[in-house]
Amino acid sequence: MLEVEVKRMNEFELSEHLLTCVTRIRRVLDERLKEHGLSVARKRMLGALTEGPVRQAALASAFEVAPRTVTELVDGLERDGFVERRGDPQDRRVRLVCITPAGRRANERAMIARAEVIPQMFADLSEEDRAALLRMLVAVDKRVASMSAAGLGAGDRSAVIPLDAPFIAGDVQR
Amino acid sequence: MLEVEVKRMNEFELSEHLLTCVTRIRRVLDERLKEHGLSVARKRMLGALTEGPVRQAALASAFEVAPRTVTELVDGLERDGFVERRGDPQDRRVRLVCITPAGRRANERAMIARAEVIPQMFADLSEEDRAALLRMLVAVDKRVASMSAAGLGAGDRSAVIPLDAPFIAGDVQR
DNA sequence: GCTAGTTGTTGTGGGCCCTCACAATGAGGG
DNA sequence: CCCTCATTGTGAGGGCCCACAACAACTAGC
Repeated sequence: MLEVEVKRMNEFELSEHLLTCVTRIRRVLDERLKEHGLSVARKRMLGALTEGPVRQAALASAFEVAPRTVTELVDGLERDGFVERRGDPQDRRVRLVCITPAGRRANERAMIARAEVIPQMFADLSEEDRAALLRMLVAVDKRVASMSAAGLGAGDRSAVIPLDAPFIAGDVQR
Repeated sequence: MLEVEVKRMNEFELSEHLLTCVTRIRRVLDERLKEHGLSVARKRMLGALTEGPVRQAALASAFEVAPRTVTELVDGLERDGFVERRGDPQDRRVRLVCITPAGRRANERAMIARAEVIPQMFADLSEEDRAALLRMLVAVDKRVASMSAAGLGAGDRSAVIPLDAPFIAGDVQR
């Protein structure tokens, strides 16, 4: 094991760890949210709707998923009574997605469940570690974003919201 | 923006960044591997087979996916001629998965493609950063692993290989 | 031998995500 | 007015992942 080999392998090991670690995080989160009829993706959608009706295209670009994926998620949320679709009188192509009271309650339960789980995950990291981790993620993300062909659905219809934007609060243009 | 609020939000922001960043990484990787008829999951399977036949249950526990997922992946790889299934004379329940010459070539092409992409992703991180990132991932992962109900398919029949194990080389028991 | 439990794999059904193709609507130029 | 062009959302089809249930084969105990 030469020094050079170790250095070369480091990035691969890192990426592999990143993938598996995040897979596990996602699993735990989904597991907890499942009790409230949600999932990571569904809760994200719901969170973005708490401040008012949103069009599906805005959800798609905000969360960087294909429009088709939003259709699917909203279908499920509508079926479970968490959201409603309403036509927009101004633009009849648009169907505005609105959260229902039941959806609002589910979202709050999900936020509580998440708050019980996420701090635990990072409990062994110091304040400096977390800051460093965030900084590194931003650096990596910047590189990765420049590498992708960035198709995502039916052409790049929408400006991609940068990762720095606060996804949590659901700061989505309507 | 009080100090307390910043601290509380930090973990949530961190987890959100982690998920989106890794999603993007996976997208770029899949995009590059697609040219060679592979994907992240398929390449992982193929990599584990380069040193000899493996049973599907071993693949499932090595990569922490459900046995059903392995069936699906192997189905696809077999359809594309990258692997073959052979019965095990010793244990006729078992179907050993073997890599074909075509599969070996695809795996090598995939490794080259990956080597062209992954170092670029971490190019802005110093050697110390990478070491710190790895350390943090292990710490987080330890916590996360202890939080999961750990179902994963048909009961916990198999010992889970720890994350420290070298997934890259495909160090799987046969 | 024969039954009971365990292990390995696959069928079914579902969730999340993608791309491609297309209908419907709205906006602008002839 | 009509005809193109862009935008919004969806249907079809595929990949990866899961849980649950069924089935085949091995193993242990009687």
